[in-house]
Amino acid sequence: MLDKYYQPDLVEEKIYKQWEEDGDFKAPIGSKNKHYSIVIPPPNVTGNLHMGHALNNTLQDILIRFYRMRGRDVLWQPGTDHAGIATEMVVERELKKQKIKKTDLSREEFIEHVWKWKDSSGNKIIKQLKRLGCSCDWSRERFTLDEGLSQSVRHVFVKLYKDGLVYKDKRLSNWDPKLKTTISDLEVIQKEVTGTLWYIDYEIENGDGHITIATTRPETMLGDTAIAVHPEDKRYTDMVGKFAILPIVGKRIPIVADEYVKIDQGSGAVKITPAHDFNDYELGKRHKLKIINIFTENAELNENCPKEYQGLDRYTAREKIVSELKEKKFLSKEEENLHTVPYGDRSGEVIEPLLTDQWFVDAKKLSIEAINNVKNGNTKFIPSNWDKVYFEWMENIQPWCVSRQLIWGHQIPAWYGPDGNIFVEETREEAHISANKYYGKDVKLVQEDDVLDTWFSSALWPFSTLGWPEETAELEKYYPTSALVTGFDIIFFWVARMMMMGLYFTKKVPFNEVYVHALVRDEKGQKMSKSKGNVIDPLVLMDEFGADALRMALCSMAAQGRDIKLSKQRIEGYKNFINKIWNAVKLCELNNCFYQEIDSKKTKNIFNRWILSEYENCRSKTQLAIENYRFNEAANELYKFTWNIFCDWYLEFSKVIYVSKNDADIKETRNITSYVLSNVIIMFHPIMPFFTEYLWHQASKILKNDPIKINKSEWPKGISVDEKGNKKINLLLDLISSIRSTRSEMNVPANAEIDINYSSISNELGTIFDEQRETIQSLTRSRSIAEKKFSKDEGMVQVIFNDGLIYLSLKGIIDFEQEKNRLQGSLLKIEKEINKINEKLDSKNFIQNAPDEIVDEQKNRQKEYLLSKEKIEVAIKSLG
RNA sequence: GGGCACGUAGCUCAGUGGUAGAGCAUCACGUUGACAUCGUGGGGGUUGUUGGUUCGAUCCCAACCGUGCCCA
Repeated sequence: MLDKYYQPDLVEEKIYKQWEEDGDFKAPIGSKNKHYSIVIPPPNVTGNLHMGHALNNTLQDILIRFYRMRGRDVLWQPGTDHAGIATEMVVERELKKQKIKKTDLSREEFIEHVWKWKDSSGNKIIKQLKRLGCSCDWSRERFTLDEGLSQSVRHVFVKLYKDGLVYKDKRLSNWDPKLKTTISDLEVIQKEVTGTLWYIDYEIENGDGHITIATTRPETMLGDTAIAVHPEDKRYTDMVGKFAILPIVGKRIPIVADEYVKIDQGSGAVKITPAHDFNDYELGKRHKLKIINIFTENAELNENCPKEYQGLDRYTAREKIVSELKEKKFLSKEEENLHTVPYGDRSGEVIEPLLTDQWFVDAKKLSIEAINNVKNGNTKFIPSNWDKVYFEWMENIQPWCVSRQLIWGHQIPAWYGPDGNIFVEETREEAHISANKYYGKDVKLVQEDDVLDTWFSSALWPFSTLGWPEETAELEKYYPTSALVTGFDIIFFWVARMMMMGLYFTKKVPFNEVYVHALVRDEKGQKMSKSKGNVIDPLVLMDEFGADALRMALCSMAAQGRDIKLSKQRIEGYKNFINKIWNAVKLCELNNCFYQEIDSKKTKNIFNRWILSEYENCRSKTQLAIENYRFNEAANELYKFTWNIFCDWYLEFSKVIYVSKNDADIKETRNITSYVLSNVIIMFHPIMPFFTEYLWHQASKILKNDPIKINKSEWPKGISVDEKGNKKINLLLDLISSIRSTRSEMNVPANAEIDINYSSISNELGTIFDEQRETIQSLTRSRSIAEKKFSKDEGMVQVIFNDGLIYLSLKGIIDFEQEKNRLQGSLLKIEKEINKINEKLDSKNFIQNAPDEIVDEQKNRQKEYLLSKEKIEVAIKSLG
């Protein structure tokens, strides 16, 4: 006998442990079955499971478990990425507690500390994924800094370099002065900020008056090398070609014309600082301007600035410049101004465009195939509108800066000779061989200090985790992977880069489908963030409601193209649903529904035939929904069938059968009940793995009585069903609902027993009254059903029902006034419908143009409503 | 500025060229041997606004209003 409740906290951990111990998630590499593979978007090794992960991995696990049950040879490849910046920050913070400064350590010492940290406190998220139930093949877990993966990173870098797709260049890049490294465009967050727009007068050489420029960053004027105006700006036509004198510094700078300048913004004239602004840099190139860098790596002013400014930070320098300009009367105006300022995603610091030596990947060239292979459908986005976002970004792709001034990561495999010549090779030894060839003798080589962007290694993830560049059996079998499941915010980070690298190195797309799911927001629709304090922790939810309830909630809300607003209530609802299933199984236990294989074609009882057809309908819809990534539909089909059909109706019907004397029916009902329940629970397994596995064993006799764990069970196959009796059942459902409704509207107490009378009924309804007397009585709580004409004295009230005149005897309960009101209310509703239909049928256009079946349908509806109307009118009259 | 979503019951969201649904909330009745984590029933809608296409629009199209996001 099952316990009173299902208690997830007592069972989830044990079940997961058993799965793992039994190696249930291991990819059966040797099998001949068709493959299904997913590589996990590698979570950050410093990370903690948040709602986004919970959704992302629940959906992946549903697919994985589903295809496993469908007999595919499944691999879910897990692992984590080393997250250069994030990990360094975490470890630095830890070291600080021990009073150790990063700068006091050698590279090797620091790396040792990081590994120590990783082994003791990293990888928390892996445990949390297990808590969620993820059925990854953990025996294959990878880390982007593993030796194998590091080797593929070196291999890729060298090959790209030798193919001319990686190069070192001095370019403007996003510099984080706090972390002292460049960061990617994608890690820069543009924020709207209210600042000041300063108007500064620059004198024109030779006393020709002055030109006023407007800027939000006056301190950068120390690096100005020009002033620019729009070529069609009449105000400045005369000045183009002349020189202005840079205030404070006293340098001459040219006034140039360029279409980039916006006439109506500020004064229409802008200062140009090529070393510290991306647009100015481009403009500078067009006009061959000098580039003067005025910042150190800490964003303090350097030796290119006047003595009294050297060593000041950006903000102090700004104040000093402004006050000096004011004092010297160069400042003509200042006004409040809304503008965007770039911030570092990790550090929160204002990013400084800075001219530095960096390594770049020629993404433009790699993007061509990446674009083509989405255009030709080799990789499909689901929903498809995301390909626009992908194309938009890919077609405007910039050189990818892959070097980072960090320690934790893949040190770039480039070595410098004494004269600065670069040798890019996979190993130091190979570098030495090249160097020897080049110099004709053995020389000392120094390796590049910089490491590679973390995304460089995760771009290889779909194939590096499978053993590439070796031609492994795994690579042969599981690549290209079947699907990548991810949020849209990661299309650029992962999808785009995996596509580029995958196509270049394997000549195949890394995945056939990319399913882009929603973002999880809080119940008010706001993005969850620590600073807003609106983060819902999935671990807390799992503690409270169990992992399955959370998974079911996420699944049922994962509709395509819409964000998820998550509330606790919704999850609680699914916890209740689990309880409902639990109790249904308990009932079946009480009724001795032991499992036996069934033959749907030989099923005799009308209820059993009906539930099989409803079940098959649910089965096929659920299957199709998962195949098409329509997770919410899958969850809802199963939910509706289980609760609203199986529990609400079928189990109630079966109670009547069990108290009957019909042994054949009883036996059949037991089998069918158990069959349907077993298969529904199997179908729930991908969404709610723990609960279903637990039930599978706790109620093994009721369910398939299969010693195999549910996670190894087969997804149910389709069955042939007979729907001939469904019309009758639907009429029965209708009848019961109508009687219940009348009871309730007449305020008959729920526990009071009533009598049902009928006269002049259709043949179909007659059969139902004959055959299903006990069922009707049981489900409407009535003690008798008899053919009897209306009698006011017996307190009869009419049930609004088309197939006949049905009355409930409510002597002593009935209030005639109330009854009249009820009937009149129904009449009003019906008349409204009739009017609507009449309007349609009266229209010649409708009759002429609408398809015949629609016209007939409306005519039938009209007939039925008129019939009801007539009956109600008679009933009202008879009340006097 | 460019682009993409979205607007349906009090709330959260499905859905469909022909009768608009669910869950939660709410109200009434109820503890009948699976389940009060429940059952039965009710109320609640000008499908954002205005036009267009159509016999017919909540659905298709356009504009507008509002909300959110991405890119610059």
